[in-house]
Amino acid sequence: MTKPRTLEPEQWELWNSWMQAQRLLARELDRDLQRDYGISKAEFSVLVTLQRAAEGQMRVGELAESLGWEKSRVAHQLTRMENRELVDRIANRSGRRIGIRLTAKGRTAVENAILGHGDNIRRYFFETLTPEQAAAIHAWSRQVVDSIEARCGEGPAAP
Amino acid sequence: MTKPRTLEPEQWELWNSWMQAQRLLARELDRDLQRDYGISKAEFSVLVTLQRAAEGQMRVGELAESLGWEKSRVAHQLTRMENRELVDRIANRSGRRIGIRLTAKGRTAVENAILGHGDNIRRYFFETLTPEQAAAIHAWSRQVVDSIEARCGEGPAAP
DNA sequence: ACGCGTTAGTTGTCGCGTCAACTTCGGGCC
DNA sequence: GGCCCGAAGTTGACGCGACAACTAACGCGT
Repeated sequence: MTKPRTLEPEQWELWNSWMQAQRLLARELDRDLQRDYGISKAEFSVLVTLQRAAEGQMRVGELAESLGWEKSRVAHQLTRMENRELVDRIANRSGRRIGIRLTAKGRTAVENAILGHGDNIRRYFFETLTPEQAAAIHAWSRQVVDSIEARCGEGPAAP
Repeated sequence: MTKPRTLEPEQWELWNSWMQAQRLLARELDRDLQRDYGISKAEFSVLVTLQRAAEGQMRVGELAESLGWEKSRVAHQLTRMENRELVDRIANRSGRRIGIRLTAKGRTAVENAILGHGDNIRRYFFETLTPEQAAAIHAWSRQVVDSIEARCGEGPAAP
């Protein structure tokens, strides 16, 4: 009566369904956002964060912190978005890049998208969940995020 | 007293936590798999599916069907895996590519990885869930997958 | 003031995933 | 037989995301 050494078939099935559901859901939301408002999910996240900031501008580091993204990911995303003129890089007199700012185009895009995207998230996600399921997912998500971030954050702490 | 036109802040918070949790969890599993067995999550999925097939070979279309992936995604994945010598392309006499086969290297890799990866999934995922939460997630996932696949499948049906 | 480590930000490279376009094989229809 | 259509498979382009290496400015201590 040894403990089974790997997952039960039904656990694999759950795991695969879950991964698949995530992917299909994200794809669906992304497609709708792209089709209706011409922006991607990643762009939406950046734009909505910038929009909440004073004057639509932030430091890149703040943005990364606020999104929970790595800074290199943010830099790449900003490069793409700058090419599409959704954001502007702010430089000081010496040319040093110092932060990022929403353009008029970016502001318009996010203002248009936010209601529709919220509705899509409601339709595709919240309306398929009971309030208890939603609460359970919320609790679980926070726990996962906290535990992973704790494990990553502990490394450079030892003097 | 109009219905709120967009999500409540707490719903946005839930949504963002959930997306973040998914991403961090997937990254963690991927890192472990890469570090311990030298393969990625996507490679693992392909290898384990091939391994279950007779003689470790399948048609590309079967593989795509069985994984629930689009065929172009499978083709790209197979190209990368062929370069790494985890799989072989099977051709008929006229050179037409007709299917795919596990190499010895690929078989070894998946046999080594399967126990460890299963354990990681258990540790990072199943052990953070109560059985009821797991059941709820399973039911929800299947529902999402079915509803999205149903909507996609309906298009080409009209004559 | 000088140097030097730290931090902010960027860049390159690579794998994953999608979409659209293309090639080629095979089967039916005349 | 010859033609055409649909299915199987591949390719290219592009955006997303991770990691590592790099550069430049800042600040601090002496």
